[in-house]
Amino acid sequence: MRIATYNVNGVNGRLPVLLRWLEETKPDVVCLQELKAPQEKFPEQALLDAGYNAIWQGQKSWNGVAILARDMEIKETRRGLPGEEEDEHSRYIEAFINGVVIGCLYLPNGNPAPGPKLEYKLRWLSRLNAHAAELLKFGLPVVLTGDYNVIPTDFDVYKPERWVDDALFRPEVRAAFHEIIAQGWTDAIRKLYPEEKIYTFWDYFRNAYGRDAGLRIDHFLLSPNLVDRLKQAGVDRHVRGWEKSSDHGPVWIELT
DNA sequence: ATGTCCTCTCTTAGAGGA
Repeated sequence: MRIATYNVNGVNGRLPVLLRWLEETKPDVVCLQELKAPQEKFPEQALLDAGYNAIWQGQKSWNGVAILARDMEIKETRRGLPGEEEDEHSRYIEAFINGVVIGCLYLPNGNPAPGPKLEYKLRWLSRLNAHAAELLKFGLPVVLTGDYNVIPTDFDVYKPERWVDDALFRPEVRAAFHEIIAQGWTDAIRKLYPEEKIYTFWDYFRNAYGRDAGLRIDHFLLSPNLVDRLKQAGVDRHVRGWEKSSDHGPVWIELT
């Protein structure tokens, strides 16, 4: 089973690129972030025509997450992360598909930092920590994937010294991310490629993609019972070079 | 500060977010 995550940066503006990539790589499950579309403007029919069922949580202008699946039933288990009733951002959707719980998340960016946006990001990480722990208790296979907006280590950014004060790289943000990992989750990309420079995001500014000035911020966290089923993983980085591309590239794993 | 791209609106230019 191939599971992919892709921050599309506007699902309607990105539709030709998204459909081209789906046709090219045919993932079984796809988690999308940054739909930037209200609930009623999600391109459901175009995705059905491409062979994908979908569930989604839209929002006007910002955020928005979706899960797509090809030839498999999507049993939605949750939308929205527990722990803050007044949080109206569409940033989490979860489903049970083919025996695996799949959480699709879009973590807050947190900039400018310090400030209220960073505080919201840290609260969100704390809520994710609590929910991740709950998920592990059930003993089911779980994949938590999406745009974490967290650069885990110095090795995951082209020039760490430039990012020290950024909300994607600040010590308290990384610490919160590593606290979640410490529950027993496995960072799938790093598990298979511990030594390789791997990026998932290249800014639109300053020819970042051309210079390979990237960040690794889109992650797959696997529950312990999935680690032996992890066979392959990668970044479809060529997609970032397409016309009208998102600033993220699609990332994927292959489970037996 | 700037660079770029997306979406929305007091819309075809500017603001906000990333």
